[in-house]
Amino acid sequence: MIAITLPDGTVKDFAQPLSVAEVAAAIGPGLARAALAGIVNGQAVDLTYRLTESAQVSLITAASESGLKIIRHSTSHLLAQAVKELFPSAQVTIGPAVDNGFYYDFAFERPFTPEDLQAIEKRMQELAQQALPVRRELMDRDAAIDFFRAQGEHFKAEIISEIPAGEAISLYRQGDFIDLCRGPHVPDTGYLKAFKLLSVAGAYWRGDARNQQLQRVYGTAWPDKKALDSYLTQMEEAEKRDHRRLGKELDLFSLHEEAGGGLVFWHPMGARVRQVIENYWKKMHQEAGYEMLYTPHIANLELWRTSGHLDFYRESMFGAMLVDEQPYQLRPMNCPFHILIYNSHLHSHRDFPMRWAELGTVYRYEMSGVLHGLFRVRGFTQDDAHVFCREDQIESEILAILDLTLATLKRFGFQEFEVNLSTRPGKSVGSDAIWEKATVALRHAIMARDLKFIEDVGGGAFYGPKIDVKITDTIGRKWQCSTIQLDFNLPERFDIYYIGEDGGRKRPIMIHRALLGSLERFFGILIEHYAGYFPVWLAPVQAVVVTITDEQNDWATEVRDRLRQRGLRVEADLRSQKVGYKIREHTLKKVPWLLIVGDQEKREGTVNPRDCAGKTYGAESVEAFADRLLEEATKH
RNA sequence: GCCCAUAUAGCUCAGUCGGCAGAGCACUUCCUUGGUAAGGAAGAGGUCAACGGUUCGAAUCCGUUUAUGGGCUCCA
Repeated sequence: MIAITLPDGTVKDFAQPLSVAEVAAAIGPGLARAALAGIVNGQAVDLTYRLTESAQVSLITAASESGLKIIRHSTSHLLAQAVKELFPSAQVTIGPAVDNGFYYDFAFERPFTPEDLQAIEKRMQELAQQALPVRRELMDRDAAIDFFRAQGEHFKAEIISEIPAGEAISLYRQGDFIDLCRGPHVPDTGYLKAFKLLSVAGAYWRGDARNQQLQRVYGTAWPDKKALDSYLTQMEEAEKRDHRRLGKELDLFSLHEEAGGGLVFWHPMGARVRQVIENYWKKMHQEAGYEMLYTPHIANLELWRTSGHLDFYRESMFGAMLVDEQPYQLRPMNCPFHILIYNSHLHSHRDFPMRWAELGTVYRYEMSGVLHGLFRVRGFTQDDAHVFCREDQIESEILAILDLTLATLKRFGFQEFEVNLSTRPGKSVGSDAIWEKATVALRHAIMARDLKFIEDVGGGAFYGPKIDVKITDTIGRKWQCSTIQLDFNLPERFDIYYIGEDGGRKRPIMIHRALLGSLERFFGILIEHYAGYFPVWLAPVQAVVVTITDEQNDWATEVRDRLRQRGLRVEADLRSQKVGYKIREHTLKKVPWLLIVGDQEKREGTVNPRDCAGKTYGAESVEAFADRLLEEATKH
């Protein structure tokens, strides 16, 4: 008797051994059709897996994350099968399921072209229609190595040779194609109904740039055509909010080949948003007890030798330039400069905490291939600050920084936070006691604010522990902007100190922190978060006064000026175009409010507001509208 | 940096086999004075990314450079 326990606790008894598929059939015909694989005593297995004794069994369908993963993984095998049929000399390597799809890396003598991808996808569809059974086979490890070697599949042979000798290796066969795989897989290729190859890219064998370069074919796969289509539409939606596209459409910023990669030019409309961000940031910092600093963008290389950047940060720095025969370095960070200010006079224990902030522009050498819009650039402005304090102030300072961080991020429309706490790595500077104290302070602060956090044990920098805060945007993507890091290294290197109560020299604690990270990158995130529809307080143009005929030009100008006097960013569109034309244009520019003025409004001294979605509210006085807009700009 | 792709008017993009450089939008001027997402006409606008090569002839073919895009972590 075999007793099968199902996830809901019910037990079914069977007289003789049976397959997982038969268990599914015994539960119901719907499940039998939907089942892709099973889980037996916690182990994922194929539907053909034979149960010879009592077990806990559950079934995997496409509705679950693991079911999707199986479909994607099986589709990657289908891809490999099609490639081997069309290009027999290609060697297969690995092909896992990834978020939203799968990839497979091949070694092939020439690059795959887009036409090749089309041909491969077509062949995949044919193979899927044939509903080829996917069968699992076991082979002895050494036999498997010989088997793949004989087929010229050296990468596979290499993978297997790392599996301990004597272990049985599982292979999956569909048609003439055999691949080394742990499984499980769908029962036959007919289960693969909705997939699409997306791109081909270079990737290194085992992700190591010193190894052979392979060709990675990316694809996406879903349980049915509907899900595939909805994914593809979602991709298009994400593309519509791409900050590079919106940056152009809304005339916010540009990058120039003439200037070089990764260098950002802020246009007037982008600069307006940046100014709002900066003004808000400065106000928040002044209220939180920070002083503002301004420091140079370049300094004698010797300073970077002292700070240690020349050793541990060299590959991210631009090459030095000669000035009066002395090497000078463009700054990749602001911290050494703040330390020079610290060291410009003697400090007492009574001076602390000292909180120094700077919107500091830095330059970092990023490899040409990683540059990406505003997200990865070579010159950017950090919203940097350094807090110098005594050991007994660490905990309260960290908490204050965390609160400032959360308040700031919330103001920009981010509500969900995830925190990473990175602790002491193997190789590090500083005493055990101070690492312990700092790490506890960070942990206490996170817990005091009741934040979800993940502890990355040993993941800290060599100079101190840190917490990173991640935000989630409107479409669910996570971004890490904020970081709070203790630094036990720089104070040592620059020999910074203060005079303690006892008259002796003491080393202060230094905390680096950035809330938005880089203004460029944060701006890019904001553009995508709001899909270009900035809330009123950030919008570069908050309202446009639109005339119906040029009879209202004087009134429109007066309205604009009165609103500007209230501190609002307002333009007047006096062009002799039809209202519909002007409305369309400003709507496409995503201006939050349009104020239509015709003869009636002029006569009555009113404006007729229309929001970005096309809703109208009826005429109201200029002052009433200004009050409403100002209120909208202050709340969030 | 490496692999693949791309680069044509301000923007989005056509351009066949190597044979006179194109469209729509935007821009300028004129007409139009109109009530909530595109009124009409005319005009101007180009070193086809840069440099080199092949050719009688290159936007088109080849090479180099630059920039842009997709990747280069997700354990058979």
